Amino acid sequence: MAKGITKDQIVAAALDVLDEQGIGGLTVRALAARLDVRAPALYWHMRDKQEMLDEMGTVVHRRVAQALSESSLGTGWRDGLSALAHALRSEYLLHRDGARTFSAARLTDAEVLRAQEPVLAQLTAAGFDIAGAADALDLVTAFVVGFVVEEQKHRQSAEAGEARLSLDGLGETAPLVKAAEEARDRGDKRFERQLRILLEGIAAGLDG
Amino acid sequence: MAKGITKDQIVAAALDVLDEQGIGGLTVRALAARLDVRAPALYWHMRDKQEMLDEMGTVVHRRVAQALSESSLGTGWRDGLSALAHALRSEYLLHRDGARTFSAARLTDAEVLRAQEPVLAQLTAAGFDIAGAADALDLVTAFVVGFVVEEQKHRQSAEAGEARLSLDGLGETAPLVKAAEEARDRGDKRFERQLRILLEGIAAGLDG
DNA sequence: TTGACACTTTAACTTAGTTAAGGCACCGTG
DNA sequence: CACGGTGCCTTAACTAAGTTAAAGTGTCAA
Repeated sequence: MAKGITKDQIVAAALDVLDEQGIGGLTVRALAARLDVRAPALYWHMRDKQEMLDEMGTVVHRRVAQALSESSLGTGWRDGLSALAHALRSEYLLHRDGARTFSAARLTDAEVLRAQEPVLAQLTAAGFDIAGAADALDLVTAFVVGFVVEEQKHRQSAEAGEARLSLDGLGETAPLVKAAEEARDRGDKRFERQLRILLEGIAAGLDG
Repeated sequence: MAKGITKDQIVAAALDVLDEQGIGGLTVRALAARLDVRAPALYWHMRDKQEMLDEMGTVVHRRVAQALSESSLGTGWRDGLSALAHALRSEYLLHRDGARTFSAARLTDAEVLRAQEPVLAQLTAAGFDIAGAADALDLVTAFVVGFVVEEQKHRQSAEAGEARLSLDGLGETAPLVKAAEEARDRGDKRFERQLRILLEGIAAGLDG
């Protein structure tokens, strides 16, 4: 019936394998097995594994674009950037090692960038020049990437029950470091707070 | 004369190999060859390759701590965070794939964290509570990681002379995306600008 | 002198990405 | 209807990487 495997199926299966096995378990053979095919079959559809990773990243970023286009229409630049940040973090968090994996991917489809248009429009409409708008966008993106990279690294260590770095020795000579570590929460609240601070800085650029 | 290889030598050599060959060329055998030894010899000194990567990351972050402790003494919280951002970016940029490689490393030495103490002290002295100080620190760190990840990815594509994503198709439907791409500069200036925006947001938290 | 310990070697195993070469089914054309 | 071509897949195999096993070498203390 089915005449063969499609690139879309490969990428979808790859995302599944990534979730279940992590980046280390995402091998060409494992992927082929899930598609009920031998490994070399995949090479008819893609040049090499890197191309597959790039396609995976493109798909994820397409979903970010999709989520973005459904959420921020008609609101102010703050909501636009906020929606971008949330969409990006959400899609990254959906997949194990998502931030590391997808932020490294090279997009294969320029259309994904089009989702930035309304955000840039909101920014310029609010008074930012094009360079300032680009800075705001890039700043938010960089923050999300860095935030989620750290978030997922920390989450994985916790899941693996790995030995945390002992802070006991620091209690004496670096009490603030220890106190900060204990004060640190994890997850959504932290993200919201830091994002708000960032947006505050961007807003300040409008007047000063 | 020398009775053998030390862990420090291994890590130093690994950083050299990383710079010359990139993360893909950093193999256990290549590293052993540089140390004039066979590959299995390294396994007497380290458990596995991941431990070596963690040690590399720890060394780099120790240098960040070092640079930080030499630069920001006695100045305000803004200078402290700025010095942190610059030190982190500098050390990451010093090595190929630095941001990706070292932000993924799990530190093996808690002492590295002690360098955060003076920065946190400056922040709390300025009126931030401990949670706010931690947020400010983490925010700057996340930004730098995200920024340099992107920076090095872009740089490598450029060096490899890879086909840039064509923006021609976007000219019609997404003029701002295209204009933003053309307006975007790269490098230090861009970093300074975006860092300043970030610090502006952190400063706003002191009053509001 | 001997034995233990520190460190390295050779050999080999496993798994990963990738290529070579060929097979099977379908399709349009003579 | 035969037949060649094209699309997609298979088996076999290669290379390189991480890692382990086991044996070897040298130094130093008892």
